[in-house]
Amino acid sequence: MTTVLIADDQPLQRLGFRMLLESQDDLTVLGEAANGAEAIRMTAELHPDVVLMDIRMPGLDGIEATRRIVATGDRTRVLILTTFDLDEYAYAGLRAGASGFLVKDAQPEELLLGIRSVASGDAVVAPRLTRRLLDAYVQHLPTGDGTAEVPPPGDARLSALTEREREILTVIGKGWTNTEIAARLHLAESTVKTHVGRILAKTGSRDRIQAVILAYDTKLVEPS
Amino acid sequence: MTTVLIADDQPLQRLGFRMLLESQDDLTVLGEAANGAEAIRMTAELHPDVVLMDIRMPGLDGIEATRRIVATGDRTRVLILTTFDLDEYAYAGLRAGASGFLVKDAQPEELLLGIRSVASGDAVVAPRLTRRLLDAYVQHLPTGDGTAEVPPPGDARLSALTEREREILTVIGKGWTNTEIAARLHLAESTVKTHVGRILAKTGSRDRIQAVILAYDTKLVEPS
DNA sequence: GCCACCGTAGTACCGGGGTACCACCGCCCC
DNA sequence: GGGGCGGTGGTACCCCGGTACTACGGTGGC
Repeated sequence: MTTVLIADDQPLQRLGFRMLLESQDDLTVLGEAANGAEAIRMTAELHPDVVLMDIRMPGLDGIEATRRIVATGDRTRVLILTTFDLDEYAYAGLRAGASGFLVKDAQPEELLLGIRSVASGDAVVAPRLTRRLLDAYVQHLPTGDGTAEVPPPGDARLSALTEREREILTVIGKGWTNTEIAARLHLAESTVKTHVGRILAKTGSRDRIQAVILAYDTKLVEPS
Repeated sequence: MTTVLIADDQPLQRLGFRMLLESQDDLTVLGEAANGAEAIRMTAELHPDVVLMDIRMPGLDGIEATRRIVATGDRTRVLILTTFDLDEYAYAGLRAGASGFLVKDAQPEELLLGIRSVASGDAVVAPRLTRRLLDAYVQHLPTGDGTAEVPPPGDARLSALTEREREILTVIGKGWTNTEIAARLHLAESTVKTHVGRILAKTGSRDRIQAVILAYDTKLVEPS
């Protein structure tokens, strides 16, 4: 019997998942969480085999909730679901330690299959995302030794950034162009581009605009 | 007995709706449509009392489907649902002749209430949207008392913008690309570019990144 | 009736942003 | 000493964003 916790801020979405899951003999829904904080609390209490995690939730989002659940070292696996098929979420989600990543418009059978796969220790990625993920990650693969080191405490989605990268992100958030950053920080523009590229990859931002928004949302940059 | 047609491209979402609706004695689900064209065809055939219409669907979207269904003069009412609480959808949807507009993260009770209200000829708008709709439309109303002109909301830097331009700036602030804006607001990309260009000129922003920052600074967009 | 403004749409063009890939150096730490 | 990582720098390439026009229907005001 596989136990599941549903974490989604939309009651109707939860209802749909619950109905689907409870129609299966081998699946049990242990509970429902409406935000990331609840998901963490209920996971610690109920120890589900799988957490069905929505990304966009009020307060603590699904990425950070995933990161913290995985960090406990518990057996619980996280299967991330989102309405968007944007790969930036996949990057961040998988980096946070999720065991899978599916899009919500998947066929019910896909979802059920995904849950069972994840529960048994495997990982699943929506076929639509697989190609892009491979392309993006193939160069980073040699470092994948599996010893997931716990990210430094403090910020949420910024934890993977180095000190320098956080500096760069700050000025990106102020609206500086690559040329301006290079000039004012006494760097070559190619260096700036390298930094920016890594920042986008690590934070799962599609472009510098998403990075600006991230800088504001994380209060790395304050409104003036 | 109230008959309902569900139009949504996501199977799981449809399942959630169907389960909820069929748990009610006075509601019957006549069928499910996965896109706008199907919704129109099935409505013409089945004459449901209410169409539960998702906005974002492949091919013919919910707005246009609503427009055509309403244009038939049939008794069928359209209740629009979306995952977004963005008012631009409300504008378009209500202009297209929808009888209601709810967000998907509504409580099930809200949805049921909305369906019954719409079926009985009333109209419903999610409370969260009502204020903004009023704010946006009050200036289009015949200025009854002739007193205070409604001042443009927020910062002085936004005062030169038209209503539409403020809408566009809002979604720019959310990080949407021109392509996404065009798709989600049902515009040509060239139109979006025209709008964006005028916004940048009027606000004195050198690029959309400055515009994003402006949107945050003026609280046109709030950090999430 | 005319004009200004708004929203829509198009074409053509250029430059910066982002990606892919590679390389070197100076740390620090097994 | 070897290896990983962070910071720096380079080249080549493509695409989106932004600019500069033009255009046309609708609406409201004078």
